[in-house]
Amino acid sequence: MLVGDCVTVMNGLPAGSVDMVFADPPYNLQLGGDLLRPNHSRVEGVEEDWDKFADLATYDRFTRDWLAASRHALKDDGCLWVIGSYHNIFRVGSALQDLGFWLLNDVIWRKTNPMPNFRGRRFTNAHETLIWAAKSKEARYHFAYEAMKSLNDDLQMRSDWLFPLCTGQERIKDADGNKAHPTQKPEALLYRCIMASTEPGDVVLDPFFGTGTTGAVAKRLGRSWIGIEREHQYAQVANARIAAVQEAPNKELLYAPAKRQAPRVPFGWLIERGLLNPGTVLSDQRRKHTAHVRADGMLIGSNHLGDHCGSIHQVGAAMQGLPACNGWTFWHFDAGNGEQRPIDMLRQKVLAELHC
Amino acid sequence: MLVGDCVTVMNGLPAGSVDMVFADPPYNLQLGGDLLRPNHSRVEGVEEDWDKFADLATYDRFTRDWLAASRHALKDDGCLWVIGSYHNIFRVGSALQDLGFWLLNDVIWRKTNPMPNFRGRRFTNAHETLIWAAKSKEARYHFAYEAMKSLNDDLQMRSDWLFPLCTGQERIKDADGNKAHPTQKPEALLYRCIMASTEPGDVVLDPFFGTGTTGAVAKRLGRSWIGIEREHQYAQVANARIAAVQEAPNKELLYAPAKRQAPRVPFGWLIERGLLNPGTVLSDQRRKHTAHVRADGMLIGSNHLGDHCGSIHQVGAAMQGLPACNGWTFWHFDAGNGEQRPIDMLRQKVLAELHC
DNA sequence: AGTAAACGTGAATCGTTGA
DNA sequence: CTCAACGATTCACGTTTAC
Repeated sequence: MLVGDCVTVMNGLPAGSVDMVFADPPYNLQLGGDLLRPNHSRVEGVEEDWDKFADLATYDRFTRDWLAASRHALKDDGCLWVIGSYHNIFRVGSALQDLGFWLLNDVIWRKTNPMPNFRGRRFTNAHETLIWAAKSKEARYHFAYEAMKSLNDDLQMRSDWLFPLCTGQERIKDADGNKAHPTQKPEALLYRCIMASTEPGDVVLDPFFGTGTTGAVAKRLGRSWIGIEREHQYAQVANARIAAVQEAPNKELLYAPAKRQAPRVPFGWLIERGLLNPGTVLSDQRRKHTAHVRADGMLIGSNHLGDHCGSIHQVGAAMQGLPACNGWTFWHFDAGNGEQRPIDMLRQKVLAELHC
Repeated sequence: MLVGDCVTVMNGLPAGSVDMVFADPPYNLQLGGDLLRPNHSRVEGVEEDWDKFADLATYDRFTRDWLAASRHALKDDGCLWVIGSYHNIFRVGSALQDLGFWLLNDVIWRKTNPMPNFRGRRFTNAHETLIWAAKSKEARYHFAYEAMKSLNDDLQMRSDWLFPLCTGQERIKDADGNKAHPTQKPEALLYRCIMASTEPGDVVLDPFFGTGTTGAVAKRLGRSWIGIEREHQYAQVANARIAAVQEAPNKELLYAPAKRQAPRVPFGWLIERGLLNPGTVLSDQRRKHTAHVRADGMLIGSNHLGDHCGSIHQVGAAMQGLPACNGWTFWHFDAGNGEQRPIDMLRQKVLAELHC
């Protein structure tokens, strides 16, 4: 965790020392006057000085500088993620190409609950864009193909991702109840980026650390992290937040091996969304069988019948010595007070979110 | 339908003669060698000469030229749509901003049936990006808000659209059964763009006409169209296709009525026409506030905030202590049996009379 | 206590017309 | 040109308050 200007700090790092950069730079929103909701309440936009640029040329210079410094810090086979909106993402994408980066995908974060367009003058701005890029056309970047497939119902992960905004308990508030940072990103989003393109032990760097979402998820996933933030206040919040994060107890669970068999449901989404954590112990209702959750959505368990590894259905079946098993109703988690709940409850929660 | 170079042709058009440009330019895909499916069949990509550019600078020049020519042809209050992928959309978006266009939305076409990523090295590229831009920040572009809302189950239309690829009957094949054009777009996509940002009778121009999807949909929707295409073969296909399109028999059905466009009805007209009488008591829905109608069309009311006199809007705002209020929907009258109806109902009655 | 209604809010480039 | 008046406009959730 370093407080300071990200360009200076990154240029001071040893060249080629970082496996992945995740950047959430200022979007240069160029907001006009106040925007009122139909009920006349005022929308709190991003009004901080750090999002103010004199003109497009100034923003382009800023973008080129931090991208070049990221390039210096990145390993040759490392990769970079940037998130943005239509205000800035075209400037960022062009600069990436100009600097020699090789674009791998643009990824769409579709929001389940975006802010509406209150004046009815445009389409509801319901998504943000991420760019995933390697350092060069020839680079041998890492892609956890099987893990991504497993996280998506055993279908190839697509370039459009659905997540809710960061609200509720996850959203960090200050003592007065105001949001600590205007643009905090959901951990589920970072989870997918980090799982997709790094391995445990890799170094993840975030030049616009804010309240430290990248660091929190990196720690949870057993990756090392470097956070750079200019504002002391944000850095302080980030430090406290990350200190409270539990690392996965068993590092083995964080690996996403190359081959696996199919689960019938996207169990992995529960993990991405933080409804279950890697390392969590699941058990059947009578507590005769137990298994551990792995980061890529597979279970691991052992009993007198042997060692078991696979989908929630496969492990449930194997441990009972049965030909098949519905893992969603078989496996339970501890909901506090020693109360057991089927993991299907969590699936319903996610399903409810997706109903938009 | 014009055969030739789109820059030359557009620069030859009268300045400001076009309401909307829809452009599907070459994507500059930079494909490497052949791509084989797992069964070793070869994927037919875009291999035509028109998608080959020497380098990024050449592509940028090309982009700037056709965008500038489009700008020349566009009316000041016209708008432009471009579709692209991550290979070219960042160049296009930056060029648009550099040329003074004002971005309104980026819109994601999510494909229901994208081509899988056969190599398993990236996310399935399951979307394309459209940019919707006005000619300037101050331009008064057209947006069919109500039409878009009604096309989306009475919820605001979002920036992510779901459509299948153009396949089956809609996909034009040549005599040998090969696809006539490698990147034919679905008509549903054009339908939404044209409906959203033009009115019947408007002129829609497509500088990369291909097999004429834009013209076919424009004709179907009662819009005029101009198509520019360099390749004779494509132009021929487009002409035959559009000739077979039926225009809507009833032009009335093509209009998307907007509340904004209705003529203004002063509140006083209701009194003049005897729909309300001087002295009538109006109240809000919860009957918390009441006011009296004056013969001159002003309202009078009193509450703990003081005595109020003015327009329906002013008094509604003042009595609620709000900065503004739509009096038409706020105030209600007694329609008999103690039933309350908004005075907007009476305005609709007058509007209907005016339409005869 | 339990259910229902009300309230708050999120990276937002969010008017038009006539005097 | 500016200024004032008109009047059009919201979805999904989590949290709080009311009944």
